Amino acid sequence: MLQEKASAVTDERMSRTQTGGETDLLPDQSQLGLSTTPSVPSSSEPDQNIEHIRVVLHERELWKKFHEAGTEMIITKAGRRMFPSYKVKVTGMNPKTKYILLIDIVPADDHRYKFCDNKWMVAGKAEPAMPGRLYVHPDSPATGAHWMRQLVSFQKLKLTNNHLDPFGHIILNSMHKYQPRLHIVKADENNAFGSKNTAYCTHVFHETAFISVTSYQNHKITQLKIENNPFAKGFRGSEEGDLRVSRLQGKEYPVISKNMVRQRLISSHSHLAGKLGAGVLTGHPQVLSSYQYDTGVPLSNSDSQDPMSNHFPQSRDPSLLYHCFKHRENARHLELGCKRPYLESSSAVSEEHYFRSPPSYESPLLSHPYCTDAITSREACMYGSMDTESGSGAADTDDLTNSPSINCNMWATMQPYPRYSVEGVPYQPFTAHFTNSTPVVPHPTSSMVSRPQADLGVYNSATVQRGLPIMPPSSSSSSCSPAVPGSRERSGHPPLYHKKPGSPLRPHREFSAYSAQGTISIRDPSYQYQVGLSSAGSHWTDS
DNA sequence: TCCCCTGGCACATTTGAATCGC
DNA sequence: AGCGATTCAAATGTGCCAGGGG
Repeated sequence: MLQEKASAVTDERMSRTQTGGETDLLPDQSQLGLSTTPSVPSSSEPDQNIEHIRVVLHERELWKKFHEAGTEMIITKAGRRMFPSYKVKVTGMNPKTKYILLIDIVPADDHRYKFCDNKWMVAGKAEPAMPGRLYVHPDSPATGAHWMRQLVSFQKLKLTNNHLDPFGHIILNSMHKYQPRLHIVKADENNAFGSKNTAYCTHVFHETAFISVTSYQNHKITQLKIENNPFAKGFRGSEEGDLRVSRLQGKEYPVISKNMVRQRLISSHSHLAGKLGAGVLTGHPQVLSSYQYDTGVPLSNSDSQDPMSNHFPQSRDPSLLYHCFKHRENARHLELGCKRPYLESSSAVSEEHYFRSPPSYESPLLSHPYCTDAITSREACMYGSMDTESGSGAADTDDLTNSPSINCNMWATMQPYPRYSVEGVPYQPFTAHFTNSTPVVPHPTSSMVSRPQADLGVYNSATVQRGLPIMPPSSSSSSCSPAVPGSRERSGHPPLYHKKPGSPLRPHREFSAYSAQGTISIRDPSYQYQVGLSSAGSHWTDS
């Protein structure tokens, strides 16, 4: 019954999508850079393969506004949310199949930037990449019906510049360019992933690329943030033309708003009044986990050669790079290690879910999987105990309590774009257009094999690569690889995530923890994964 | 000196507990 | 007792700014 309900919701949405009934959220694919349905050989589930999944970036127009101005994201020691927040609408999932949705943020290139003369300029070589971390959507794992029912929001994802961040936030370097990527992982027949049938897709929207900063550099971005972020309402001018002026820019025609005057008066007063009631960082204890990808190897393939402009170039017709990834019998296994949290908060723990690789860079494929425990969450739990498992994997929307185990074994490293040696080249807006003339193909690694460009399919300006775990985002894209050679778990290596059968449905999730026995425990409803990536030795190369 | 980062501030929103009425 | 609506305070998320450090 519930299953029928879930299907009905899904069908309705998909129907409306097709008819353009939700143009606000689901504009035409060709305009949104939606992933198309790549002609990836399907295996056993026609119309249900992961490569058929379509993802639409929510509020894409807003993203485009930021993108055209040069999106900046504040990073702080305590962690800062992204704005616009990363929200997507997903269609094409099998309503009964369970998926895990997660995000990672990878370097867009290997440059460090500076904001000079109201423009972003390349200021040198990028600093070594931070430990890569994954943000797993709190609802994960959940059925396709669940994901398709409503927007999938990653608004609670936080960015930090604290290299020792204990909260599991995604660690970034300031003044560097990054590209968020969405990954959809499908649980296999064993309600885990990492086995031969496991697959995942990577969706990249180039308009979500950004430069991380500790304070806004471009006043246009500041204005956009203030105008669109409800939390920044306090900085909005009350009348027209009340443009706030940043000390960093707008020097030509400074306009001091009432708010600014007030702010300065208050600030002066507060400084004179002493430090009464100094706030204490109430950092949200969060689950800690991350994965590490190859350090120092940027992912992006930005058009650094293009002259730098104050704005990002007009967004091109976004094309989705669709990259799916499915394990095969003889595929070498990509490990998604999980481990226990190295920091467990006592009481309040956020619902953030991050993956993290083992601290060691050596042979992540062989690294010891480990996971972290979740603790609490204010977010409504949409599925319960992981202990439950009938083995069928079928679940309706309300069957979310049948949380599938998450096998981390299969995750692939996020490979950076080919390097650029563009010292002093003006910053290139996030065009990230992926063209056939400049294909970017991951270098074959110990766990993967690159394919010749001829093997690539093209969908609506999107370059589809198959057999590649992750595609560098050069445009709004989606990549799907039906299989990853060598992704199969090694013999004798149990799936990192196993679902215990027979658990009763509960309002809160409780996952069995991966331990020496190969299980992980993810408790209500926040939990964390630590993920090891098979990043060792893998590189992007030009084909 | 310049650039970048940090910490504290005020303001707005969000969240959850407490209260009330039906 | 149970449920829903309302209220309120705390928590949280913002950008701004002065100051500090390299």
